Amino acid sequence: MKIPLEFYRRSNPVEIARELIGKYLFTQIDGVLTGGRIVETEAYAHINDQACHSHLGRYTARTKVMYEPGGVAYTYLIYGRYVLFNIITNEAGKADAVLIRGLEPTDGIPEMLLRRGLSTVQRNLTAGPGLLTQALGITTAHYGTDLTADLIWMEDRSETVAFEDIIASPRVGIDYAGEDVSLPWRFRLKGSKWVSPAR
DNA sequence: CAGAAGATCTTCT
DNA sequence: GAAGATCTTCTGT
Repeated sequence: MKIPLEFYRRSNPVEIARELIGKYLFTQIDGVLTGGRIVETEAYAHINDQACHSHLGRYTARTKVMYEPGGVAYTYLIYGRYVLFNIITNEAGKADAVLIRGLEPTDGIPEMLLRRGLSTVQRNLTAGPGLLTQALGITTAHYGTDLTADLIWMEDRSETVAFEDIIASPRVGIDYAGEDVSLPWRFRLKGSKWVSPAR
């Protein structure tokens, strides 16, 4: 079933990031269903986290949507080439987020191959935050999309993931974040080949 | 297989 | 004007 708003509006993004491992992310864009199982996430918190775009209450055109109540999409362009997809969590004004970094493709694989310009299913189809958005057709136009509607949403398919099968480690690409680089807020499904290659 | 470098453009200072 | 929650390609071993 589709994940309800209450799931996103809880106060601890780290817990939400961990619980999203094993859940499913889908898009239905141009009438085509694509999606897969989430195998890698990262948490970003509005307090005590220098890596978070909303750190210290920073409020700009880009971060504006982070201050909405949990359950909407935060998409943005990184390095001039890739779109990253986050879900906003917590209540209004508490700008937390979870970045989706890795997906095991399950639905709409032919369409995902087309969007990625690949002819065979391989790891770089959806293993990586900038790749899975391409495969799912997510763009910066989806900034603020309601995650309980029928364009982009997540599902709980009652697949339990054992706690010990989820690896926690430091987040990627945030060297600017001072001591917060070492927070173990990246979560990966143990043994999955669909986690991002980044260390 | 590892490491380096290049691509490319929005956002914030 | 600089840097960035990335990925691909190219080089050398």
